[in-house]
Amino acid sequence: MVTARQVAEHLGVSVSTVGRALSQDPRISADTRMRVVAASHALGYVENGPARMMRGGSSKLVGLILPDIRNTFYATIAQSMSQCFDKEGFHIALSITNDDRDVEARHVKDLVSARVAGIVIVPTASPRRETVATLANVPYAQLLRRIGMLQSDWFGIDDFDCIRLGTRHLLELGHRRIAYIGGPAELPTASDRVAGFRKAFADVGASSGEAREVLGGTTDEFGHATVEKLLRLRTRPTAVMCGAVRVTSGVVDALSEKQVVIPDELSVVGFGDPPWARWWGKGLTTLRMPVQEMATSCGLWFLHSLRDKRVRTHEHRSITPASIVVRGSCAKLR
Amino acid sequence: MVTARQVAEHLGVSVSTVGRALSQDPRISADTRMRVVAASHALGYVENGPARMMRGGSSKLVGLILPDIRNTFYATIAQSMSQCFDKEGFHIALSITNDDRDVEARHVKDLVSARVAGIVIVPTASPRRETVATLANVPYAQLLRRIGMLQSDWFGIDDFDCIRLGTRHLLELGHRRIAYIGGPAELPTASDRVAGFRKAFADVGASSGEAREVLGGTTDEFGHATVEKLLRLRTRPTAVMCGAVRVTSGVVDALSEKQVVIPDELSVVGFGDPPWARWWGKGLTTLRMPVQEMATSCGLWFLHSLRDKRVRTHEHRSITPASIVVRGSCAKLR
DNA sequence: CAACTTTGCGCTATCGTTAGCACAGTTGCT
DNA sequence: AGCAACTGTGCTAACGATAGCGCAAAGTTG
Repeated sequence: MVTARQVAEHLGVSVSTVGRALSQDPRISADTRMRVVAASHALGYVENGPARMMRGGSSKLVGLILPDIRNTFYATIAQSMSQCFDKEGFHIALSITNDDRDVEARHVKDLVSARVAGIVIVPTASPRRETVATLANVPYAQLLRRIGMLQSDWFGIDDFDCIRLGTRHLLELGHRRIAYIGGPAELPTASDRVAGFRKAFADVGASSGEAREVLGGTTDEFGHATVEKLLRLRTRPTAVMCGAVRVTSGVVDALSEKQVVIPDELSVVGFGDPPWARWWGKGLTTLRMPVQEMATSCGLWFLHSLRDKRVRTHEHRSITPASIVVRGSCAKLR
Repeated sequence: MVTARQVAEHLGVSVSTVGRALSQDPRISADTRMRVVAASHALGYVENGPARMMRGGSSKLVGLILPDIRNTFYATIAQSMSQCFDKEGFHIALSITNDDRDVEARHVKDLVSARVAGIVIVPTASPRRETVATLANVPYAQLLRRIGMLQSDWFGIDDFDCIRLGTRHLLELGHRRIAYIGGPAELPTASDRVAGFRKAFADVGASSGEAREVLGGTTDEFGHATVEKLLRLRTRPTAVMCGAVRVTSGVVDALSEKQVVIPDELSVVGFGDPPWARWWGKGLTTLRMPVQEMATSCGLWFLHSLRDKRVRTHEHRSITPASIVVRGSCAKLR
């Protein structure tokens, strides 16, 4: 790989001159600059980022830690972040944890060791102590999920209120035997959501005695398996409230497979608003979260806080509200 | 940020000793090693990757350049790559080009400047000269698409044969007035696919006079708009062959919106095999590509070629075949 | 014309880490 | 006992880029 020194020797000038010519230093003659630019282009010189960084410069790399990139939720986050960063010349170091805290710990360490400028993370349910300690070395922001009482910037959706909204919709249609299928209780977002589920019952003064909470996973498989179990019950629920993006896929998959007639036999509210929600049967009623807006505002804020390094006294918190998109998957009960 | 020097001073030893203790150098006493490890842990020391790299070490970062991470095709690639790399301690620097050659050029330059160990790229339709030149500085592999005659490792699907397969299916059902909706002709993959479309007609000795090729985009919007146009034709096609993943979404979206009865009014073959293909109407007949396998074999091969740096005399090429998944979206024409 | 400023460039130290060499102290062998 | 081999550690020189200082030449002012 060609170095600045080689360019300098080729031109018979000093390394400093080459460096200055390429870094828009004003105290260099236009002629010299042109010659240097031409030569470095001809020789295929590409600056050595790590070397510059060592000289006190800052990295243009931001770590982005996500549980799963195939989940459209997270893919959207990656896309939005990328767009934000692109304008400022920042790049993404992508880490996928699969919700494994050990993978998470390793990646956080490696990112800090790579001296990224900062980290944006959707944490696992219960990160290691070590992860939190390492994270403290760099500016970082949390997305969607939050690590316990950890103080940091945070951007998320209103987990509590969105499920409350969906559940209220079902309650207003007369449903009481509602099954909620959501993530494991250890996940802060998941526990907020189930709290919203309960609150919806309380709001209308209804008993949640017939309701059913099935917590445990955020995967398609979990949603699928849970629906199969629910369908085998002697007294089936009249409605299903999905509490996670991929759970929704699994639920729809199982219902399609078992050819359950929606909404006549069962009402469904999906979580997140995938494109196919419009096409599925008579349309899937869903909770829509403006993930893109959330991620973009996180990205912009993060970039801003990287540039403007003064110590802030309190963390930034941003809760994005969700809305319900009513389609054809919920029936009115008489 | 704590440096090895600070750890050394804290213990009253030399920097070398700290370095050796942490890098499993055998010629260091067990006692010293323990003290160093304890101290560096206590002080929160995290090694400086860039600095080590400067000393001749190699980066653990691999650039991954994709057109669009929200496309499940590419998301799957990212996921597979991540899994491959994770085992070997490599990480991903993700770049999203949105099929913009200028963005691509910038990102390639920045990745090389960050001294990534290598680059895996799904190139744009016609990358800049500059991009190709810069790319030559590092080991790299191309995925799915290929830059002109550029010599490099390449992993892709059989673009020609997959569309031929789907088209043959429609031809065998008696369709002749088939519309093919695919990417712009500049895209090598797109032109291969349209060639497969024509070949299918030739294979069965059918005239492609009634067929229609609409080339121009790989987005949902393009698929959507094209279907709307096709539906307005005086003599509608009897079948649509989708030539790109996101085109399929757009096509399905438009057909759902216009409430076209599938397959009675129109037959459809989708490209790629998204989860919702099973749920849409009576099921969407699709072309399935083992993207995960392709990406994994690319990832493994790439890691292998990074480790084993001997100059290879010829590039590695791998074509993954596609298969058709017949569901309920294609009718037999009498 | 002397003194001073400006312009354009070179030299050198430095960032954090590691490999190679040096060296003191210890052990083993004849 | 003398010498070699080994063990554990320190010192120093890089890696590539850049900021600060210095300095010569050219231009400017009184």
